[in-house]
Order: sequence, then structure tokens, then C-alpha cells
Amino acid sequence: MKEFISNLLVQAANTLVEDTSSINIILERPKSAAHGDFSCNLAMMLAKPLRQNPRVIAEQLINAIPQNNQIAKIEVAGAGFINFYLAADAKHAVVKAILEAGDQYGQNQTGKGEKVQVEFVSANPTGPLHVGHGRGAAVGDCLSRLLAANGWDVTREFYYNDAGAQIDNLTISVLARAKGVSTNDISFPENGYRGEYIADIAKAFLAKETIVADDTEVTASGDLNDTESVRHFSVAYLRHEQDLDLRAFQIQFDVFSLESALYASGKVEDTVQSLIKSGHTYEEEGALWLRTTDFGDDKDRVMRKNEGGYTYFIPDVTYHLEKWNRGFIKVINEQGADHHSTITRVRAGLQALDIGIPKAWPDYVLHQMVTVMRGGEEVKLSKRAGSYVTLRDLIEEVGCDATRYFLAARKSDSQLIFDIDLARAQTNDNPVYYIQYAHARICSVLTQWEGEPSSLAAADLSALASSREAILMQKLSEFPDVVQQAASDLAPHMIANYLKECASELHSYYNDTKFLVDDTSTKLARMALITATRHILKNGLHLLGVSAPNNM
RNA sequence: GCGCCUGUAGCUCAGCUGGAUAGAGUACCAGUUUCCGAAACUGGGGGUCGCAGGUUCGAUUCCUGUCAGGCGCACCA
Repeated sequence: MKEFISNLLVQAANTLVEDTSSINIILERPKSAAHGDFSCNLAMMLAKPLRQNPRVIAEQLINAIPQNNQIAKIEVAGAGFINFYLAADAKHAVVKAILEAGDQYGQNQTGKGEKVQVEFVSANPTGPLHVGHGRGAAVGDCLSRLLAANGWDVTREFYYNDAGAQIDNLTISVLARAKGVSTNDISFPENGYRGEYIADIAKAFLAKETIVADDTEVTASGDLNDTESVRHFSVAYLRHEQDLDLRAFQIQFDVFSLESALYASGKVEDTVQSLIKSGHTYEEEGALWLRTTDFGDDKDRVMRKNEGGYTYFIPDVTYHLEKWNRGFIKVINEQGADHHSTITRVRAGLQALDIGIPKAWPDYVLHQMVTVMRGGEEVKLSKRAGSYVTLRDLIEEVGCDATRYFLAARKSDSQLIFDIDLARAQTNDNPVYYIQYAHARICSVLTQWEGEPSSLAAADLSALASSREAILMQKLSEFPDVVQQAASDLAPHMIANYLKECASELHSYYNDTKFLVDDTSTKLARMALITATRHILKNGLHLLGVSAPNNM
């Protein structure tokens, strides 16, 4: 419909201007129903080049628009807006379209089946996942679902930094606990991990337990002189813990990549050699540097430390080079904003390789900090992890649906306050239940109707003539635009906001109008409309990874 | 000091590539169930869009400056 009107306007504009190719027709949905179903500011855009009053131009445009049966009325309003009022049939069309497409409605082929990788969570295997990782998980998973709905071939990936100094730190922390050193003791490693889970790992190691994580299996030697065994076992143990966290959050990954594998395969060394060959490196004070300042960084970065090891920067570049070589023209990295400084660095490293990787590749979505509140006070402690709130604590307390919704419903640029009391509330305060209730309500009515849902696509919809019904149909028709916009803006929160509005229109309609009436054609038309609404709510909730219960 | 993000109703937040009277939820006040689920709905009050300039027909939106908060500025990741 949008395209249809757009074409009409281009035709009309052709009668006033010689070259319309540079004109970008913008059609918007007016906030107020008094302004029609679609609105266009074309006349105002043309006012300057034509040197005429916008309202006069608008009149001329309207006169030049060909007659058709889709549009009931066209008006000039305000400073020169052209408002379109759709004919009843045109409004009803969306209901039929939804009923025919069902679960597929809202999807499009913008991505043309091309490969996109979304990397998210990527927590170090040094502890359980915390709320911040949860936000990354919710946003990353929702982004993946959105991109898939837009026709992309999506790969979800988790990168484990299992090779750096933080793993040495983990190893000595577990060793200390295994030897009975208390975290308060002076001899406990200064920067060691102090959460209670470290003691659990130590205990499991001494008990020679076997851990299965992803595709690997590790059995503890139980020998405290065997540092390598402690290291492997601890990493496997925590990867397993994180797997459980992810399972509780109903997040699945297609690929787990390990930093250690990049070293083992010699790819890290290859990258170093390529960078040296590119001529952007130099040695100073015993270290090997990359001149990242040539590519927009504010200072050069160390590649190889003077004691010989590589900084994390090099495997990071290697990993992204791998992504490029695996054929991902589009890559989105979802990370916490506290890592934003790596963006320039990784991109600079890839530029230095000089192999034609675009300057702005890969894309990044950064999420800001999460603060958890309970009873009006900030929650900072967890029994398991000590100094931070774990994702699993949160899921256990408020449930998976509410946790996912709250973590994805805010613009990721904004800091987020997670109110546990609100998320737990099974009342009208809680937007998750509000949306799910709308869905359950529809299901309840459909059950009582006892009719055949598949017959509705052919129903006569002419009875849908009230303003409530018009508003609801208008809201439903926006869904495909929202799905497309949310994906192109990489903004999952738009789905959450849309669903709240959609649920609100349904609830208003429900309270205003009785659906199961005696008149058959009216009843069928209303069944068709609420069934269409149900599809939209279900499809939208699915994009968020939130369930759409039939009853609650 | 430098960089990134954020300042919109008492609180939590939307505001779609600049557009019509700046919206929603919550909280507060007043109403709605002989009728499909009241986990709902209807109405009301509540705003200098941090502040100051600039760009133009028009700025919450774009630019500059400034104030405030968060995060980051390692031969850690």
C-alpha cells in the first residue's frame, strides 16, 4: 500500500517537475487518526525549488493523482501535508494478508539469503554469566532472529578467550582454594577470583570429576602439581556452567570459537607475519608495535610484549580475519560498552593487513551497563559469584520470559535499570504479562467460538467498520515496517515497544466490542481480525524469544 | 585531560532518515464486570525535551559550545 501511494505521488510530481529522480517520497503514519492513514510532506519539500506556497503545490499534486478505488479521500492539511484516507477494502486487505501468511507474516527478503554472523556474549570462561552478559544475550539473540526474519542466513557465534592472562589467574585461584587457602588470606592471589564457584571447581578437581562442555570432555587429574590439568579442568568446568546459564536463558549458538585454537593452528603467528610484511610494524623497547595510528587509533598498540607473549589484540585481529575468510560480508559484534575501545583497534589491525576489508567492518552493537534494583535498592551481590548478580539468579527469580523482555526492551545505548519487583509482578504493571495476556485472551475467545480458523481467510470483512477496528488494523499493518526498521537499525527494542502498543489496541478493542455476537458475518469478521492480531503478537514475541501462551 | 554513550512528566522509558496539539506505562485522582478472562478498559491533572547559540518554511531530532551522569583510556581481556 505504501508503495502504491508512493507511485501515485511520483506520477503526480511528474506533472509539476521535470526531473523527479532526485525526489525521495517519504510517507509516514500520522500519530493522529484525524490526519488520515498515510501522510506526505512532498509539497513542503517542493516549495523551495518551485518557489510556491506549499498548500498550492499540494492542491496541484492532488489534482494530478490518478483516480483509483484504494483511496477514499485525499486532503491538504496544516502547512501543506497531503493526507490519504484509505478505502475500507484497502484497510481490510491487511487482515487477509496476515491470515494467509500466518507465522511468516512480517518477514521479508532484504538479506537475500546472504551470510551474516552475530557474535555475542563471548564471556571469558572465568566465572558464571552475569546480568551484563544477559543483556548481550537477549539483544544478540533478538538481533539474530530479526536478521533471519529479514532474509539473512544467520550464524550465532560465541568466542572464548581461553588463552590469556585471565586464565592463568583462574588457574592459580583454583589451586589456592584446592590447597585450602581462604580468599581472605594474605597468600591468596592478589587479583584472584574470589567467588564461591572457585571453591566448587577446586572440590570437583580434587574429586577427579569429568566435565563435558560443548564437544570436549575433561577429567580432572586431582593432582595439584599438575597445573595444566587444573587449567583445562577449570576452563571446561566454567564453560559447562555457562552452557547451563545459556540453556536456562534459552539461547543457542551455532559456533563456539576458541582463542586457544587460533594459537594451536598457527594462525596467530600467521597474522603477525602478515602484519610485519605489510610494513606497518616497528620494534621499540623490546616490544613489537603496530602503527594503528595510521588507521585512526589514538595511539599505537603493542603486538608482542618484551617478555615474548602476544597481547590479546593479536588473536582478536586473527579471529576477525578468520570471520572474513569464512565469507561473512556482514558481521555484527554485540558487546558491552566497556569494551568499546577495541573497535578502533580491531578495525585498524584489519586495515593494516591491506586485503580489502572495508574500513567500517565489522559492525558493532554496544550495550550500556545494567543496574539491578530490588525494593528500591541496588542489588550488587550474589552468593555464587560474589561481586556481581548472575544471570541464572535473575532467571530463577523472575523467569526467562520477563528477563529476556526487560533486557531487550531498552535501546542498547541507554543504561538499563532492571527492576526485579516489576519484572516479578504478575500485574498490569508488567509489560510482559500485558502482551502475553492479550495473546491468551484471544486464544480464549477463539476456543469459545469453536469455529474453524482456516475458514477465516475467506471471510467477508465488511463488518469491520468501527474506529476501534480501523485503529487495530492500522497497527497490525505497521508490523512488517517495524521488523524491517528494527533490523536495519539493529534495534530490537523497537519490537518490544511495538508489541506493547499492539496489545494495548487489542485490549481496548476487547473492552469496547463484544466479539461472539449472534450475527454470523459480523462474528466471523471479528474472529478474523483477532486471529490476525494473535499472529502478530505471536510472531513479534517470537522475535524477542518470549513465549506466547494460550492461557496463563 | 582525551574518546564513546546518555540527559524528555515524580519514577521507568518511547519518539520511526527534521514535520501537525511532544507520547506510553507507573504513581496520584475519578469511574467501568447480570455480557467473550478486571493480569483489562475509560477519563483527569502532571513538560522551559539539561542549558545557550547556530542551520531553515519548520528542531526533542542536525551542527557547535557548555553543564551533569555512566563507561573506557595497559607490554589485562
